[in-house]
Amino acid sequence: MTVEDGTSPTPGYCADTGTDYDVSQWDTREGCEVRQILDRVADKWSLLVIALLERRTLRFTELRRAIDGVSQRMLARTLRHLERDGLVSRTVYATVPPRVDYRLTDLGCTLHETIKSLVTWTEAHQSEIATARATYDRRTAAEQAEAERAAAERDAVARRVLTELG
Amino acid sequence: MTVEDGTSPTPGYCADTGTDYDVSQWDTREGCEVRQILDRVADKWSLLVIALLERRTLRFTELRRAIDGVSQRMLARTLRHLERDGLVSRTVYATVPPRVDYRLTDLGCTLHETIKSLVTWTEAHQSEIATARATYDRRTAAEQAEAERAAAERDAVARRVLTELG
DNA sequence: CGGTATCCCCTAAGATACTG
DNA sequence: CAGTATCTTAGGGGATACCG
Repeated sequence: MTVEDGTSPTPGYCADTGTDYDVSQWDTREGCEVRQILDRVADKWSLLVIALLERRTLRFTELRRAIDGVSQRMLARTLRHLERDGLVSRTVYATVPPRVDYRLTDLGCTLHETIKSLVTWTEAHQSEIATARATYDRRTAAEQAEAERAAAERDAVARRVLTELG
Repeated sequence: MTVEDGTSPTPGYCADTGTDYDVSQWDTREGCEVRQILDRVADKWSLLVIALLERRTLRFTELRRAIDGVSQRMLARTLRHLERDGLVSRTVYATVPPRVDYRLTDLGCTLHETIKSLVTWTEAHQSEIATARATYDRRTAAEQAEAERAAAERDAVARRVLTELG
């Protein structure tokens, strides 16, 4: 079967740290639900698939064309994962040529709603983020320039000393 | 400088598909804000760091010990990214031994609030997900068993034919 | 059409060692 | 203590070929 799976059946203990606040919810280890869902949500193509499917039911090839850049393999994998988690349902019609429809389940819809709040947050704060990045980049660039200047100076001093000695 | 960076300055066009609903918001390409934030939120350690820092300011080593499994390199990288995005602030005290404090910015706090809704969603639906997975796994296991049985049968028929012919 | 199976590459992340 | 630099490895993901 060559298990190349996303949610491997690791031992998965999650309740370990005896702190008052449940940080274990954020644990990176497999077996932690939040982590699993987050990984599913965050992987390269899932979001696009979910966003597209909320609008209407789509066939495999329709998704493939809509997404632009996704390989057949990755789209299939993504859909299998979403299906396994109950977020997307798969309907096969025994016609010829075969036809397979994908649609968001109710669960998938509620997840999409939740994700949207993250989108909303991003939209609301993207200018702040952009500013922060610009500031950070400017500062680090300045620091690097200064470091190089200092290094050059040390070098010059070293050369001068050697010349005087030689 | 050996740019091993998360948010590379790719050309990054985002507004392309002329559809009514802004699916481009979900695009996987760099330059898409939602994607960038999601990547930041979703990567292996960021969430843990954010969750821990909301409780109180922490030093590098405190984070390192608290997280368990993070390498020094990855923690440093994660913190640099979060700092660049303005989610975490870094304070260096010119003492000896050196001391560096990390704390969540206001922006970081609001993000944490937003992320919590995803945690809430997960908590609310994790039993549904577990059920979906169990159902899926049972079904696929059954399908595989059936496929193997059918293959064995075909094999037996083939052998019998060969025997009768020989 | 709607997929699997196979190969392969490249990068992200871990391990290790060194520095201010 | 709080990092950076360097090397190495695992696996995510693309390309290709084939199957029902």
